[in-house]
Amino acid sequence: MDIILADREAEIMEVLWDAGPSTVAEVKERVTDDLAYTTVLTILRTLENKGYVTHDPEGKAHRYSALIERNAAQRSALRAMAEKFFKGSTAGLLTHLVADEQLKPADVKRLRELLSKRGRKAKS
Amino acid sequence: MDIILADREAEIMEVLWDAGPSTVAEVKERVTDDLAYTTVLTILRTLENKGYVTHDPEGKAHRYSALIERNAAQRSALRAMAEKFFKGSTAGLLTHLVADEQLKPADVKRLRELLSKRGRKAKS
DNA sequence: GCTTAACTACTAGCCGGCTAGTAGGAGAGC
DNA sequence: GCTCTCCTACTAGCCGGCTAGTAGTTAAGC
Repeated sequence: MDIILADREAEIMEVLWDAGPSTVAEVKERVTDDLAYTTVLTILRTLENKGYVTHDPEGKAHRYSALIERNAAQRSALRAMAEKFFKGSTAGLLTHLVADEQLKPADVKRLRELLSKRGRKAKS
Repeated sequence: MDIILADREAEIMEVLWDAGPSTVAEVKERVTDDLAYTTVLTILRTLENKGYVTHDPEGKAHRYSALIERNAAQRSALRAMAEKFFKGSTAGLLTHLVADEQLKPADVKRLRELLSKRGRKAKS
């Protein structure tokens, strides 16, 4: 599945992932910028049209829940970015990250551990 | 500097980075989709307005050159993506990549080497 | 049952990305 | 010098993201 999220859409998905199923008012509450109630509603409906979100009636309101997982969205986004800037190579993206970005020693350590697991898995 | 490139814009920057300074016709030639000449021109002018590209006259045509480096664009894009999907943490992004993506053993090897260099640099 | 407050539905405007057409200018060949 | 071709400049339409207003509905409280 190819998941494409605009900035605001991603921000609101983030809320649903973090806080779980929420009403419009609850989402509006948690979004950093002070958006109009109707703006939040519109974005949720857009997300629903795209199939990323669904809602169940709750009293007179709707409670919206994520239908896609955060992991899937991250994966899609990274794939798109690799396509756009790294000629489709996820590995190239990784290399850039490790070579060019500032990483804390702790991050380096964690990565090395992850890579060890990887190596073992690859062998088996 | 904050570099934001739409899909087509990125594709055309890619051409300039790969092929060096080019005329509209040359760019059009290298773009995969068969875009109208004027479409390519329009995008180049947009890029110029954004300050990512400049041009020098050459005969009756213009030769466009990139003003920003590929590395810088990649860095900006990754930063934006980390912001959008990983709560601003580049390290989180990296972790996701190493944990979730399919990497060839060769990639794992290369990363481990890069990390070694990193470790040494961090110590010094 | 009537009012009130919260909520949804519908509509709309703005902006930027994408595409491309038309008009006009300038060099090249005869 | 005239024509042809290539090039740029200007303009424009469509679409989707973002924002929000207005109108209408519904549950809740008295």
